[in-house]
Amino acid sequence: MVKPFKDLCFLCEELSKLSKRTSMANLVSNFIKDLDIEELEIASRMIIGEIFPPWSQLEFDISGATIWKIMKELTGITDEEFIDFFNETGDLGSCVKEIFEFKGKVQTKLYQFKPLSITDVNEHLKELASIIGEGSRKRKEKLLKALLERASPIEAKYIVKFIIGERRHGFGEGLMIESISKAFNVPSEIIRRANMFLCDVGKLAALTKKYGSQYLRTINVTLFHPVKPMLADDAENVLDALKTLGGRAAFEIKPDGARVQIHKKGEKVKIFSRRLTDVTNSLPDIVEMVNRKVKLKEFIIEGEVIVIDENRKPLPYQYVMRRFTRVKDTDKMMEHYPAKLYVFDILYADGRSLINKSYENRRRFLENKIEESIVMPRIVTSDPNKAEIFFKYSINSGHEGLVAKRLTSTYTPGIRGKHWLKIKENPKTLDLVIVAAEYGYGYRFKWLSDYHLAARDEETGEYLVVGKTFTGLTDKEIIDLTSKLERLAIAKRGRTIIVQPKIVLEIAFSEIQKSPNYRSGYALRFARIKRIRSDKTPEEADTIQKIIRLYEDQFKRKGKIL
DNA sequence: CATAAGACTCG
DNA sequence: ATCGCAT
DNA sequence: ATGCGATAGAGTCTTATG
Repeated sequence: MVKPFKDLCFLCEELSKLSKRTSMANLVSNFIKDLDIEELEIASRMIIGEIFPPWSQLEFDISGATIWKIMKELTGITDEEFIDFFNETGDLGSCVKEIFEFKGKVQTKLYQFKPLSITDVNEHLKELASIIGEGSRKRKEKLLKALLERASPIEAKYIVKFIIGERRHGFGEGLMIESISKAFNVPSEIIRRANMFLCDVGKLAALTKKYGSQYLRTINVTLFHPVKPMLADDAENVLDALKTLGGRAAFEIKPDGARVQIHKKGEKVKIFSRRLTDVTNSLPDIVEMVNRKVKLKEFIIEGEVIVIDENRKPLPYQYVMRRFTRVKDTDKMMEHYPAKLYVFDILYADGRSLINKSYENRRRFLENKIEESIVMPRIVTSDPNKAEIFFKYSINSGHEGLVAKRLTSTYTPGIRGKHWLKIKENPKTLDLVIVAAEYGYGYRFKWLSDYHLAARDEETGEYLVVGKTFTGLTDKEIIDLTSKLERLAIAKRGRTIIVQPKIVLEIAFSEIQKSPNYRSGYALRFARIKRIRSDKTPEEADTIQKIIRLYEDQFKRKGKIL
């Protein structure tokens, strides 16, 4: 039976009203129970807002601004009206719905009455995402306009939400697994396990309904089908990590680079990023390296890629990103920013899955088959002092810290368990001044939840922005700060207000970067709020001169390119 | 042809 | 990535 | 204590626009 798309929209509406996880899972479980296989696959993806699996290479490439433009053409709404609608609703999807409802009264022939089915919408979205090449922007807009013209207000709301990736109904992958479990009476642990290899909730639901738990158990790693990477939890220090891991553990270097999963069979090599996108084309030197240094015909290995200078010192993370995002002229990039690979795990070798082997087993296998120069350095110890010395060594070599690993642990894809533990230095902090604030999105749209942080210039007395942050405060603190900031407002620009520089925050960060975007020339990476410094005046805040000093200090450990 | 805006990557 | 909140 | 979803940054490349 063909299910109307409208029903799925109503389901999402219900979900956003609920807060109890179990009742949300029950609702979805009932909805998906009697869908046919094809619709089940599509609907499961839609409900959690992941329309395409991560490696499918299908992308919408459409932003909120484009939606705005299309809405103007479709309804004749003015910019001022649009902003009013947006400010009232707080999210673009609801805003589109309201506009359609309002304008629908004026222009009744705005949408046709042949109802959209779930499959219809999916076909349209797929087509939309596959448009590439010259003039693609125009063709995409035309197609989307046609689709929205057919949609009722509530349908338009969710089409827009899917396209711009705005979910915010509190129902994600984890709850979908619970729902599939309930709907088809299969233990959630089995579904969870299968999901690690499939990385696609749609396929997961379809296979569960079609074949049941016996089949799900047989799913395993497959070449050229990326697996969700196993994740590490945080540990305070090496002692803490040793305690959690049972007194003895492996400690590997943690470089400040990007994670890769490399698959090879015959001549074919593919490199996947942590989010499972195919980055092979950007990293030809890594492809060449594995061809030379891995002595296996078929394999899946995992490692970290960094970029080094002529002294083989790690360059700042910015350069790693340059390599990852570049697809043209990769030859020149290879010369200027040579990449280095550190392999730390092996999941598959010559026809055999290794993920159920222990860490020590996998590591020994890896050391036998891979040239030492690209193997991640590590030690195994039960002595906290030795671990601490290795940690210091890692930091002083320009790396981020260590990852401690339980020797007996198997590879658990997609899970952030207590088997791998990240150990980093305590973050540095700065006291910075709020000079502007933005109203947030979703449930924070009435609160000033994003703060522009500035350092004082000793020479001019001016406050220079060095970053923004939105995280670290509780909801209550955000509400309090909102009213304080509103009283300090000087000017308003859209959803941003400029405020008098009065409030000082203690900000933790991971690194200082050279910024092309800020007038100050510097930006903080991963800025987050530690606490509100009500005891400090803006004059006592840290200065841009101090930030420049800290920036230069970073090169005592890291490599630098002139 | 230069600049600006948009999209997409990552940790 | 980091965080707070729910459980 | 743990899992989950929400929040959204900075940098860089690509496309659109005047």
